[in-house]
Amino acid sequence: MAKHEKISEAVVRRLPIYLRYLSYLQQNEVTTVSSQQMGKNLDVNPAQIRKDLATFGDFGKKGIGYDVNYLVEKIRQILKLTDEIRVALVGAGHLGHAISNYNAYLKDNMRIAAIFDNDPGKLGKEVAGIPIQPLNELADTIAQRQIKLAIITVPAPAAQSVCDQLTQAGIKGILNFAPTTIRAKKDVRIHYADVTSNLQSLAYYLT
Amino acid sequence: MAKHEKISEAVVRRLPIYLRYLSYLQQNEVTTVSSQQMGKNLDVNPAQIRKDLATFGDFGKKGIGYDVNYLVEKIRQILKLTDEIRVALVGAGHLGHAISNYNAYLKDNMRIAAIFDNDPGKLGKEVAGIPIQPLNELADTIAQRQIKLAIITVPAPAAQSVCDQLTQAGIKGILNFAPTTIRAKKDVRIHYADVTSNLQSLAYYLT
DNA sequence: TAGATTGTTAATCGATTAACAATC
DNA sequence: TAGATTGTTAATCGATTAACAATC
Repeated sequence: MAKHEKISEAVVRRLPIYLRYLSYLQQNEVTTVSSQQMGKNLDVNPAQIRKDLATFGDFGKKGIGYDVNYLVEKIRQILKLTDEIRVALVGAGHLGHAISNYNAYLKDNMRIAAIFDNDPGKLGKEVAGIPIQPLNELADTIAQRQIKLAIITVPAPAAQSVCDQLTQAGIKGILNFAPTTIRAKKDVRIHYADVTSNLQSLAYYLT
Repeated sequence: MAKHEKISEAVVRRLPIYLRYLSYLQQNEVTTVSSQQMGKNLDVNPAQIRKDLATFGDFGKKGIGYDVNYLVEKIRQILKLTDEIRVALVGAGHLGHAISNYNAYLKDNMRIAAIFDNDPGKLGKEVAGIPIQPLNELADTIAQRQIKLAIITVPAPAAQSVCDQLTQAGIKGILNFAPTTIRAKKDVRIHYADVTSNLQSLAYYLT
């Protein structure tokens, strides 16, 4: 039975990792998997995996393990990946282009549904079949197309303003590639993926 | 005085964030900053910031705060950003191209010094002024150019093999954009930055 | 039944925050 | 001196891991 404790961010970050491995097993027609096997493949403690999953329900069978198809379905439900989730991308520079072309990868019901950029030279052009729109169309488009998440790939100085416009338009989750901290109301989730800080913290561990 | 406890990963991940804000203050010719001011701007608890910094030494002055220039220098030392750090990029697809063009951004003594890809159609071509080399030159090039870190932007099925070749060549830190878990010896640090899992965990928080 | 593996409790470990003496 | 702010200790909070009864 699903419990209603508050779920830790660490658990939510691991679920997509589990899902990815389980999808891989599905493709290979594996029907059952144990926490031990998952842990070995994903470098996660098996007790951790069992505990994570038990947070949401009794998905396994004692002595047997987890049914792969069933677990995939359950995790997709938990992550709300059952209906298509539409994503806006703001910033059609090199990185924006690259991520737009990821649409093929973003199976599992995620889709980049709109691209915004204020560069007049880019307006009207298309990236991966999606037209580039000016930012003044952001609010309307997000409402019309029921876009729920956004990716920011604008330069750092523009990121906070874009963030403000996105949250104004009702976006509740942002993946920020701009190398700057951005702030929003507490009910807006912000994940960071910028290359620079990632590399800099890696540097700490050298020699 | 620098203490020799073991430093938690959380601290190391925050240092680049502090550094970024401090650089911003430098540009604005601010000479002194308090943990309170930093905390307010970065959404981090001021006690956290003081504790993080105190791990490495007594950098502040009671009643005054931190000298911006001095703190920048100290954090750069801690993160080993004093000498140029060379980075290899493996996978010259759209994302690889985008990141290569980040070289301008990666000031602070980071530089992409080599690009590898096995697509025969790409060999010999250049990205952002850097020639694309075949993977069989990876080990030699990494040794010659004293490359210390690597970014993986190859498709998921190739990522583990690339990781193996990189660690074989002595790389100790990897930033992985491929949507798959990769494994390496414990002395190799792997950071993940793939778009899919980031977006999927954001989806959890919707509605 | 014997072996395997879950779900869960208890123990451990680690990270964050509050509070305050020291001191600029 | 009065006000501000650090560095650090103690308290709190949260996350991970070990262990094992339940049970397939």
